Amino acid sequence: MGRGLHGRVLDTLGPEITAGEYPPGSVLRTDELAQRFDVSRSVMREAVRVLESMHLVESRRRVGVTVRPRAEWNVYDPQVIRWRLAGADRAHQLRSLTVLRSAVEPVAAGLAARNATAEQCAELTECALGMVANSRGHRLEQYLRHDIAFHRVILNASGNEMFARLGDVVAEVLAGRTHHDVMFHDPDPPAVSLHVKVAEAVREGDAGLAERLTREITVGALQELDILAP
Amino acid sequence: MGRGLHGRVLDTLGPEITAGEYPPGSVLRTDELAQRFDVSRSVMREAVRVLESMHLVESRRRVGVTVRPRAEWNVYDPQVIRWRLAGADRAHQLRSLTVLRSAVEPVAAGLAARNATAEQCAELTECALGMVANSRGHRLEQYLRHDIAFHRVILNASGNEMFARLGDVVAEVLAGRTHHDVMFHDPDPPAVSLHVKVAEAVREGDAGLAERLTREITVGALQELDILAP
DNA sequence: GGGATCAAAAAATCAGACTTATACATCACA
DNA sequence: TGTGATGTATAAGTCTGATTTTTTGATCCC
Repeated sequence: MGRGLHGRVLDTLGPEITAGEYPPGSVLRTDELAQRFDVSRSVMREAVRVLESMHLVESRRRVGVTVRPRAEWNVYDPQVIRWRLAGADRAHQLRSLTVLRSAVEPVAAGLAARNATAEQCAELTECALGMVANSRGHRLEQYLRHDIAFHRVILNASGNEMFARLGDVVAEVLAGRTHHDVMFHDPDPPAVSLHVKVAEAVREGDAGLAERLTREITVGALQELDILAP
Repeated sequence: MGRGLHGRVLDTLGPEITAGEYPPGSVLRTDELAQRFDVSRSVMREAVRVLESMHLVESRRRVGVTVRPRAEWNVYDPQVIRWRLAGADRAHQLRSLTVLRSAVEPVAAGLAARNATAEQCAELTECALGMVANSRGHRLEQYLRHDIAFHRVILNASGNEMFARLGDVVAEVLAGRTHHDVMFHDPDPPAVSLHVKVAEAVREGDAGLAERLTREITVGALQELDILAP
């Protein structure tokens, strides 16, 4: 997404760094980078500032722009997540995020059962039915769209802003799963019906049930990636 | 933390925006801001780029720098979290983060029971003992230091990078709790002993127990803030 | 060898000119 | 009167070159 020249620079420099092409401690010089991307120093500096705010690099006088160790990266930054999902450690990233989902979504579902509005309950049911309708006959794209919408509604209905902001992340994970490794064939019927049951539980306001059912869903997601169920 | 002039600008502009002083849709002009902070336009532009990467503002030609609605902010950015914790909606932020903790930490503890190294187990025990030793006699600061270290070790030992990066967030929450509203007096003895038991469970490799015990801890944290236990 | 001094390097800052996209108003035409 | 093309002012975007500041590493002196 070229939001200007500096954005264009980030589109190639960001993925390079997150892919580990420059090992931690590597030093880049702004002048050289500006030459390489054929932009002015000011544009290059803005790009570096953004990378710095993501804790991907650190800029110090007399030294240059040094790449930070991955342990310090802002791994929750949606941009960083996208870069990593597009790069070499896609698999590793998907696993991390799936574990995060397994922790967050059940709790979010429980909260949704308490806080969801009537409108959100209706949306949820609609999504679940859409999943059922597209669960057979290799209609993966339509199924995915409803699946993403379902989980997004849950996270939003939880009423917790931190959960709500994970909607995009979950969407990326679900899309990644469908488009890549797993899911060559139709989704498991039990998984589909779990979603319907979650929608019901939320509608009924049964927080405990909604949480347990969602936990079953996320355990399934973990098992798909051969991660031991906790 | 003045990492240069643009950092100095952010130190006042960031909190202002996250505090809601400029309602969503407000337009700022870079030239005016540059004048106000008495910096050059280049410095001001760098600051705006950082705010933009946090999704706090959006910069568009012929319009200016418009403040985005809070629902779009990168609320996981540690900088944004610090700004919000320092500002008006500190209480609201603490609640959101505590709910997030209640979802993440039990799962992290379960994983820690499977993945913790011997060294991490030792650290954990040390922290728990430190908490016990400082749980009486109004030694709140020493207690806090061990408490923070304890939860940080758990998150790191989980082996999940997304969990590990929440260490700073949890530290902020614990510190906020101690220094502000709650915790005028010594911590509850049951809460302290729960930490000791978690350390034991992790050492023994009992994932289920570690998870349940940690859930008890986080439920306590929720109740302190009058949040219904899920 | 250890501390003070100095010089080079790279980022940081500033100032000013120029470019570009676009929101908004204006106008012509149906 | 409504609608679409045209024009214009505006604020961000970009580039360039000069200048300042900080910091590293070397050099020198004791």
